[in-house]
Amino acid sequence: MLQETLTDQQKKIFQLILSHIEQFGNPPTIREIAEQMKFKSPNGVVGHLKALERKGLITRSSNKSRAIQLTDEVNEEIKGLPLAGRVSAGMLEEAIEQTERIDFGEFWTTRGSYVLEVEGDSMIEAHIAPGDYLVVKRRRTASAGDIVIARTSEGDATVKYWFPEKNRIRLQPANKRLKPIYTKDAKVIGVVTGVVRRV
Amino acid sequence: MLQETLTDQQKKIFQLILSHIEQFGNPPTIREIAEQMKFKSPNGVVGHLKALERKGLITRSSNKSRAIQLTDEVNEEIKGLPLAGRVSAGMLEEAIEQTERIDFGEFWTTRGSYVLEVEGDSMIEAHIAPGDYLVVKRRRTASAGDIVIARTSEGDATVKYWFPEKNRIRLQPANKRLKPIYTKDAKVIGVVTGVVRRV
DNA sequence: ACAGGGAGTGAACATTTGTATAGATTAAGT
DNA sequence: ACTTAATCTATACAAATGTTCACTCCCTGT
Repeated sequence: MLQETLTDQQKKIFQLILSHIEQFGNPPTIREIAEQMKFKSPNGVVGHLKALERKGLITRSSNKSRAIQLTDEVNEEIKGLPLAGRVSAGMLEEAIEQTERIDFGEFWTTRGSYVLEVEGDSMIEAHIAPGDYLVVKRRRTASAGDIVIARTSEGDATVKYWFPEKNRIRLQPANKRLKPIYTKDAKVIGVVTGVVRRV
Repeated sequence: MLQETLTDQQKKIFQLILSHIEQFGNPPTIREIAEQMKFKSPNGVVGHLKALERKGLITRSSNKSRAIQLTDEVNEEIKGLPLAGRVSAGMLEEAIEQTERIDFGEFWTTRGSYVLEVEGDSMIEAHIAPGDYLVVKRRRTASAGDIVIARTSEGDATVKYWFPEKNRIRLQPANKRLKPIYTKDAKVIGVVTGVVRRV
């Protein structure tokens, strides 16, 4: 953890910076920090900022106002939710604070990805249910067994497993009640990289 | 779309602001905008900022440096991935550019939420599979039928449906092969608000 | 007892930044 | 031709902000 080596005051100031950014969309000025810390001189802050910079949490540009930048490392840590562990394991919530974090940022930062809402239950046995959101990466090709968004010759787009065979392509649903579609000219539009469900 | 009513210059300046925030983590100053726009006077920018504010894209605080804030509406639009439509529907990818966006931001901005990785298939019929991530909101109470993280008297934490009955609580798995757990002192630790799967 | 580092005050200074006023230019509408 | 709005220059001023120097205080280790 990056914050491990910080003194109490440094931690406090660092948290101040984070919360100011979250609240106002820009970093605080030195004097604003001083005020919140109840310092009576802006210089009280300077030393701490230098320490934070030396310890790799922030970077600064001289003579620029509100120019405290978080380093990439910090941004990584802030993103995402704390990953508390496995559900069926015993430990919980006590340990949540200082654990690892998991970043779903890729789901919505990745350029060239988009989201589709699932209709129907043709992939239900792959646990993709109606109303789920699929995160789809734009692709023209796929590997056997990938879950793809494919367009058939009729022009319909569907989610299916992608299985190329000798002279044809098998679009396999994950639903016993449905039969696979065999076709020669199905095109891959995208590959499913994630499933998101709001409960 | 919010940007619809903007003049070309206003659009350009607005994009400048967005990219500055992305690049430096803080909004630009009026003079920085002027420089980028090759204006020779900061005042050239002021009118445009007023227009952007009037049109609801930004807000400003007087006498504060770098105090251009994006409005909530704008932040909504920026976050998230473009929502292209339903999978089994026909339309696709041509229309992706200017469509609605879906925001999963709540999943990782919400304070007091955390993530658990699913182990075991006790909720498999609710399409919660091993390896899935559950987004859990810290709660002490739940409504009947909620999917909760509960701690039983033995101290184990499990995901189950939550069904309070007369003198006991039924913790119901979503798996025919498993029987419900009846208990009097199970405690709700959190309520599942989302499911995320990396495919 | 002494040195050193972290922490903070106080005061001054230089730069950056927001703001205001006055006017020029252009395009579009009437 | 006249008005209006949008756009930009030029200049000046005031406030906010970053920076620096000198000094005090407190704790810790030697």
